[in-house]
Amino acid sequence: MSHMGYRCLMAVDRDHVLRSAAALLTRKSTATMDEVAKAAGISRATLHRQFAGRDALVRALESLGIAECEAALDAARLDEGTASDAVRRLVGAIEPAAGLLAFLYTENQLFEGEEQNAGWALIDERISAVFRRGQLDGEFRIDLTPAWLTEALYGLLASGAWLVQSGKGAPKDFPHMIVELLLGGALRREET
Amino acid sequence: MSHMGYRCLMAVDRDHVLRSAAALLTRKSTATMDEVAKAAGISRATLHRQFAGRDALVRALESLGIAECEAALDAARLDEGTASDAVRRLVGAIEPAAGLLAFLYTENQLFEGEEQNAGWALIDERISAVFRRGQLDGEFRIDLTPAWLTEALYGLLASGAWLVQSGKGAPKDFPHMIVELLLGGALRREET
DNA sequence: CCCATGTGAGACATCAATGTCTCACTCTGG
DNA sequence: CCAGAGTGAGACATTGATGTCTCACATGGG
Repeated sequence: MSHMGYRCLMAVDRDHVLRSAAALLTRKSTATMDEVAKAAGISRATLHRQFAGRDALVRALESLGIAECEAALDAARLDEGTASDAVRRLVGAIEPAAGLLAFLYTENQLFEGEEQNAGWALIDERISAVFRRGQLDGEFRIDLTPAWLTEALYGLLASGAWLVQSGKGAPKDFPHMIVELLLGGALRREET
Repeated sequence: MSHMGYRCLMAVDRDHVLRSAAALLTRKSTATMDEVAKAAGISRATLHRQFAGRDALVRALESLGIAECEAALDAARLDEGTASDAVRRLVGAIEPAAGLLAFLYTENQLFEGEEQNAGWALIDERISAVFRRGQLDGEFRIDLTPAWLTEALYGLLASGAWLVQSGKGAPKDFPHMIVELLLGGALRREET
């Protein structure tokens, strides 16, 4: 019976499958279940045993993305120090998940009707909060809404991930590019 | 024979079909040919007579997007005045096409291997040029590459389009949100 | 050693979208 | 009025992905 916990044998490392799928779908969002299975080094049958179908897989990826976002939010300690530094820490912490985020970001565009995972609302709120704090502290300008800044952060993360993906940008510049543009914009600062 | 030009009769307004398709695919990028046809108010048969298949339709939309981008670039007169003003004019001019651009932007992510329309390279170059000019004029900072600023502009246009789409932002704020973030960033400016 | 569990490989039915075709209808121009 | 072009509706085959199933194999535990 082995009620001593599930993984009596290999259990094929569900986490590894998820990460492989994320890496593949980041590059080719229309990849087949067959391709996903091959990318993970398992057969389609086994993939199907773990995730009832493509929907289940995407939902699992969504949960993974949410978990990574929340981990990044925790690690960034958004309520400490200046809002700028908090945003810098956030982008640095969320960078490894940017590819997955980009996939989920575009994927969610066609979920319009259906209710989407409530986890995103919490994440949106936590990110919006740091921008709002920056505004209250007089650090950020007030003519750009926190909602827009949050959405823009998502967009820039996706753009950055794709730029790196296509080889037109270096991964090491990733956080700097995004943070500097998001916070400082393209204009030169006389001060500083 | 009517060799006096094509549209002897109705010709069903190919342009109208394209715009309907653009509007629909912007919201639901996986829409069926059937849905596209219904959205345009024509039958699937007629849609098929005009565009050999889904590929042909997407290519036509790509051409439309390129044409609108080029029109916007022309209208923005990027080589006149300050680079900042040029970018402002560009965003204002390109805004009506933002939804279509967002669709094509994500669509092109999965064309990775295949050669993509060379028109985009020209557009990339023209946009990059205005950022480069801003840098040479000492107006823009030089630690953000023109390639990244261009990519970021695309990303922000898509984010803005989706924000408006989801009702979380007002269409009238669209150009302001994007331009101000792209140029000035989130930080308050002591100067100005 | 042998059994049980989990796996890979592949056959198979299903389903949705696509592409093609036919046919009847409706216009417009002559 | 009539001929022809264009359209809508629908039937049909095709294709590709999906989901389900069976069976043989291997690997680890008792």
